[in-house]
Amino acid sequence: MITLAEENYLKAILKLSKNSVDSVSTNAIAEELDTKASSVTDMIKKLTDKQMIDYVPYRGVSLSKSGLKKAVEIVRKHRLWEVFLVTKLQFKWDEVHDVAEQLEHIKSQKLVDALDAYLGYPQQDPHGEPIPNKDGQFPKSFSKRLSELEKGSSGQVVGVSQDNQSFLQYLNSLNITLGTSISVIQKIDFDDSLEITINNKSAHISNDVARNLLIKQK
Amino acid sequence: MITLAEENYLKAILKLSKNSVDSVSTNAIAEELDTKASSVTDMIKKLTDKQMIDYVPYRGVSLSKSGLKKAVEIVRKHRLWEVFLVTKLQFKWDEVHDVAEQLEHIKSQKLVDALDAYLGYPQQDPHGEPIPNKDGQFPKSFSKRLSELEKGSSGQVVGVSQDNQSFLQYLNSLNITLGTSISVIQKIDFDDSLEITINNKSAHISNDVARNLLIKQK
DNA sequence: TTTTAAATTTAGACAAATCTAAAAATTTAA
DNA sequence: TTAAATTTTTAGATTTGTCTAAATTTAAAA
Repeated sequence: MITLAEENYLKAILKLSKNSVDSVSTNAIAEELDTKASSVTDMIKKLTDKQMIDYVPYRGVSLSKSGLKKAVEIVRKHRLWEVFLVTKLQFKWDEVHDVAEQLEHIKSQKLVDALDAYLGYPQQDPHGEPIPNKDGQFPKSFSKRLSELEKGSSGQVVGVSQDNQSFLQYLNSLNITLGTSISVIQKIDFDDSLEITINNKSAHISNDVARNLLIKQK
Repeated sequence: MITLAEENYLKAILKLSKNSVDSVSTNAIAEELDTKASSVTDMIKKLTDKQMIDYVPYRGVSLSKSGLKKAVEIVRKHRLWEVFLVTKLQFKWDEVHDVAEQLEHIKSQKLVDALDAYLGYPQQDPHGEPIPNKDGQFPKSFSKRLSELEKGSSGQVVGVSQDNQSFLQYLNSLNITLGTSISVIQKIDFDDSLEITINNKSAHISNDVARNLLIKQK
């Protein structure tokens, strides 16, 4: 049986694996989970014993087949619960994260499947992140990062690729929410920031922000 | 912050307090939680330090004001989640217990309140048990135990006061479910068993079973 | 290519929750 | 009202997950 702490490590490793192709470092995991490198090393050994990850000392880790499967299951549960909280219980999209962090650890295959059906098999969570299906497959994404759009092009916000509280609150202050129309007016070369319009009102945002806004073009 | 184990102890003490008026013994808690008496003593000390219970060594424990409040909150969450599972996700009433045991530990006041509203402020769970409201107050119960009915009287099943798998499965085999009409034909003195009719078909049940069937009389 | 810096692991410790075995207190019975 | 049985507590150990401090390995810089 897999423990709660182990699940959180697997999830962190999956998340970090998406950024870099190769293996994930001890320090990166420690930072992601706000813990110490030595604690990570300890847990790495446990997960290696359980064959959830592949580990070469000093060289980092990567998810094994069973570890990947488990991690994707947790992501699936997290995102389904987020959909539930927003669509059924009227939570705001920036209020769901902490609760979903708890709900993702509930163990019941029947529950996940029933919840999925009840929600109508959603393909994206309230932040626009794709929801893997029962077999662990992710739907093809149909959105781009705002930072990747050409000057002059436009589209609608369908999600964010980062969901920490302060980022979402910043978006709220800019009046950016799901569905907001955004056009790229100018791309500033030296810092990759953007001049944009938000529902036809102009604004200036950093590349950091633009990189985490998912846009669907017409 | 209260831990998961502590929550389970508080819930067990609340449950046992309902049977006996005075304090709850170490052994009774150990049996309820399927653990050892020495483990119970250890946990009793922790809960006493946190002022969740009152404890006199060798004399047993009782819930303090804050301990009672916390225990009732857990019961409330457990029963609300059971309602959710049955009414929204089409779980059977004998399938909900294990999942609700996990869901009851999710910490979010907003979630509990939103769930309560979403379910229409139910007063009973799928087993007929009363659901305390936001202030911890239980609705007045309007059901009796079948074992307490007079010979000749009748009513409908509105719940059970025990929800272990095998009991619920036994009820299923008797075709007893929520809403089933039952009449008391004869009360057998020497073992307190009952001759009854279930939807007009006669049957014989032990006092053990009758004591755990909640009946609403017309 | 040494030296220095950074990353990682090891060693040893701690808190939470549990256990077994033994001791102490309480209850029951002779 | 003692003796026996039962209940409860204590003592000491174990597992999980974490930590600090020190040692080791790897990477970067002089």
